[in-house]
Amino acid sequence: MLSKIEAMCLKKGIRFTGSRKIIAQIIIESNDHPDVDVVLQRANKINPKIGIATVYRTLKLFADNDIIAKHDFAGEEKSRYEDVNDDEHHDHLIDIKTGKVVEFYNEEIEHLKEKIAKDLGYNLVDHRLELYASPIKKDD
Amino acid sequence: MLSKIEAMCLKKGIRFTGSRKIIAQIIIESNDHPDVDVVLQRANKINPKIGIATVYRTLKLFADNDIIAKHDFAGEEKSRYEDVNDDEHHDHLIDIKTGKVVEFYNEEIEHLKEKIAKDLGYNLVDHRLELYASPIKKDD
DNA sequence: TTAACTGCAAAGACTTTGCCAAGTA
DNA sequence: TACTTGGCAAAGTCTTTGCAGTTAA
Repeated sequence: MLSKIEAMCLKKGIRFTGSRKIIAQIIIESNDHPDVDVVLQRANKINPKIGIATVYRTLKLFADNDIIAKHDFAGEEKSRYEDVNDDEHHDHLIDIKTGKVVEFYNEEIEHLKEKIAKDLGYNLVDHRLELYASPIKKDD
Repeated sequence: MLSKIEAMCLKKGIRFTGSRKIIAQIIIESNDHPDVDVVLQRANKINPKIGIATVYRTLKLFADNDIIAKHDFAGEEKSRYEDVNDDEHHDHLIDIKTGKVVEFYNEEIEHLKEKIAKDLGYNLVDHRLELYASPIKKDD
C-alpha cells in the first residue's frame, strides 16, 4: 500500500528515493514532533549514510508540499516536524519543562479566529496557536 | 519624567546609557513592531555611532527583563520587537501581503486558552496566538 | 540512459561574544 | 576611579547550496 507521502510524490513527479522513503516513514511513525537532528538519528539507524543535508532538503520538500508541518516553537532554536492529515487540524500545547507537545482541538477557538479576522477586515489564511504550560503537580 | 523602560532599568540596577535611552525611546514610539535593522536605522538617525551589536544586546537585555516583547512571526527570518504594558495583553494578526501587524484582544479566547490548558492538566504559563490573513478587498 | 538526488563541505543569515577603548555612577 | 558598556569583527547556530558522484524511472 502506498503511503500518503509516496502517493503525493508520485502525483507531483517527485522521485520517491530510499532516503525519502525512510524519512517519510519516520515522520509518519513519530508522534513526538522531532527536530532535524532527531530525524537524522532515526534515519541513520536504518541507513547510516544519510546525511543532515538530505534530511533538511527532504523535510523542506515535504513541508513545501504541505505533506508535513514545520513548527518553530518559542524558545526552541530548531524547527520540529510532524505528519499532517488534510482533514484534521489541531493546535499545540508545549510542556515548558520537558518540551513534550500535546495536540488539541477546540471548535470555539476555531470559530473565534475566523470571526476576529473578519471583524478586523481580513480573510484568515493561516494561524498559529500555541500554549506554553507546566504540568499541574499532584501529590497523590 | 522617567520612561517606563528607564524606571525598569533603575529598578533592576541596569545602567540607562545613551544608547539604551535611544533604543528604548524608539521601541516606545514605534508601533510597527520593527526588527533589529529598522531599530538600528532609527537609532542611527539620532546617533550614527550605535552599532548593530549594541542594538541586538540592548533588545535582548530589555526582552530578557520583560520590558519589551520579542516576536518571531512565521515566514519572517528576523525577530520583531514591541513595547509591552504589563497590564495589557494582546495577540497579533499579521497581514501576509504587507507584514503589517494588527493587535487585538479577545476575552473569550483568553478564557478558552486557560481552560484548555487546565483540562489537559497544565497550568498556562504563556501562549502565542497569531492570525495570518489577507485584507478583504472592497471595490468601492 | 539521463535528469534528479545525495553527501560533503562550504556558504548564508541571523544572533551572540571577545576584546579593548570609552562612558557611567 | 572602578566597573559596566559599546563598537568592531570574529565566532556560533541553524539551514541552504554548489559540486561531483550515484540512483531512480
